[in-house]
Amino acid sequence: MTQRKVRVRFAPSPTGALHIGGVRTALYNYLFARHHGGELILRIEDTDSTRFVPGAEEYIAESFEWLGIPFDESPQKGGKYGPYRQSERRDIYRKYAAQLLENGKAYIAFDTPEELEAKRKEIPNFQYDAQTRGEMRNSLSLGEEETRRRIENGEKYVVRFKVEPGEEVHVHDLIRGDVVINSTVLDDKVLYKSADDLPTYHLANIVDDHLMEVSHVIRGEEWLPSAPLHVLLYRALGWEGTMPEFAHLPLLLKPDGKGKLSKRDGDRMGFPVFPLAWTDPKTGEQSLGFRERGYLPDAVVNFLALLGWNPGDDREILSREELCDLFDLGRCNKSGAKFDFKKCIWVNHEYILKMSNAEAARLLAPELEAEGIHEPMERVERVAGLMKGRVDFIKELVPLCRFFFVAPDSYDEKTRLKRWKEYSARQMQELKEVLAGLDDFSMENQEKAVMEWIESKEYKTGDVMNAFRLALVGQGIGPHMFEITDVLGKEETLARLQKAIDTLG
RNA sequence: GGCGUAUUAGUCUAGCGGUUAGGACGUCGGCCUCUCACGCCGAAAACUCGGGUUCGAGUCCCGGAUACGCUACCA
Repeated sequence: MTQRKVRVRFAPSPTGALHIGGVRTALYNYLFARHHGGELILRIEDTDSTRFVPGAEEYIAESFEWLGIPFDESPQKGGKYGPYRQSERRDIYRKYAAQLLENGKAYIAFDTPEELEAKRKEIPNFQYDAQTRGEMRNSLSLGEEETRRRIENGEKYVVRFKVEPGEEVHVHDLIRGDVVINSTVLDDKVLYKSADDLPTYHLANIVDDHLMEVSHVIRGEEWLPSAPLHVLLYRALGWEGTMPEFAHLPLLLKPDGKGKLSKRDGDRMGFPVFPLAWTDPKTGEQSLGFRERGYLPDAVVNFLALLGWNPGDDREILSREELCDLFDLGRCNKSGAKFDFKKCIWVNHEYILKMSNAEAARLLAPELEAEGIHEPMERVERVAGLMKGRVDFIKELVPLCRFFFVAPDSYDEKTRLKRWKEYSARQMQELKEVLAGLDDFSMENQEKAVMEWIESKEYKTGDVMNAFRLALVGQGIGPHMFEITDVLGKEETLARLQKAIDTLG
């Protein structure tokens, strides 16, 4: 589509934890960049000094590190288009605000926030625009002389964009097609704030995207209404020729009810909405994260990629490479998607299923350690291989696998009632003798000997195995019995059998 | 209120004028089996409503409804 080098950016505000919707926006930028062999930039949009939250930028960086989404340029990494924090680019914005003022594309306004608020209260649909700016206190209504006098007196002012009314402004959106808005409904947006001597999003965004040679702006749908303003700004600055292409992504909605997905929904329904756990430095409020909950980063990425995009066929489990290869903005949905966390859990399950035993063991080992279970890696790997398919999260494996490492100290009552018959102790005694007599304790050999014994005595396999299971596991769960004995070894198997005979009688 | 965007099962979605409207999650049922899972098989379940255009509309056009977003010296 463009001959220009693909350069995209994710531009969050450091106002708290990174919302999962923001993660998805970043992911789409990443996939788009990778698909086109382009570059991905992280830019911190900290132009609202009042909402700045310490630690938020670090949180964002750590989140993407965990997710495996690397940036080619960022505040941490640097790059030749820096600085990548807008608060460090004041002089740049000031220069362009001045240029706009000079060209008559913008003007100075002295109205205070309080005055504006009063005005809005007084007039229901008040908008600062071509129709009303004549009655307001600005350089257009006051004249050059008076404006200069006020500035010299130290009066605070903002710079407003002068929107010319009556024009159809077209925004070509890669996802939505042609979006048209009449400039009359646009207001004279503040471009440069007096409060903290910083530009607003609109100015900073356009200036940075231009200077950083951004080729495609891929962002949330909440920006669609101001996209025409941005087009006008590119024009006013004389940059229309290299204006980036736009793509506005649909929003992520709450799983039930209506509206944007919020942290509250996560808390209420027990799923995370942030990649990492986060504690608000002001309120001390804690939120859980996908990472801490036990989600695998690749699973989260896979799930998020499919929330608003699909490869065009029925595939749902896609590797990072496939995602990058297949991703296409043209296949993005136009409407918002409710966050289906049950499906996200399923994706995680699929990733665990797909994962190698060694990888599962690597993740399981620390969880076991935390429970005081220290085992050699090969044993953990063996157990992980046997058990991993049964869970949605690796940490759920700990209680399920415990019996492999620690002999049961009690027997599940319900299982005992159902599986331990009056003759079970006698059968287990015989079984113990059969197993004790084996020199070769391999799975195959055990199974052969035990099945022969069962047949010769005309016992019921289910009876024997279920009692055997209760003796070794303590409950009616787990893999095939000889898988279990193979892991436990002869000595431990016999000891557990004896203990069950003694205690269950 | 104004402006914008959207609308296929409970949810995520395929569909781009002619299909028994496909897949997945979840739900329910079955199979497998020494248990519990996993897995496999199957079932129920959808085109927001009106008007057009057309031989024919989920698909194109217009209108309504609903939802969401924006409407700050926030991003």
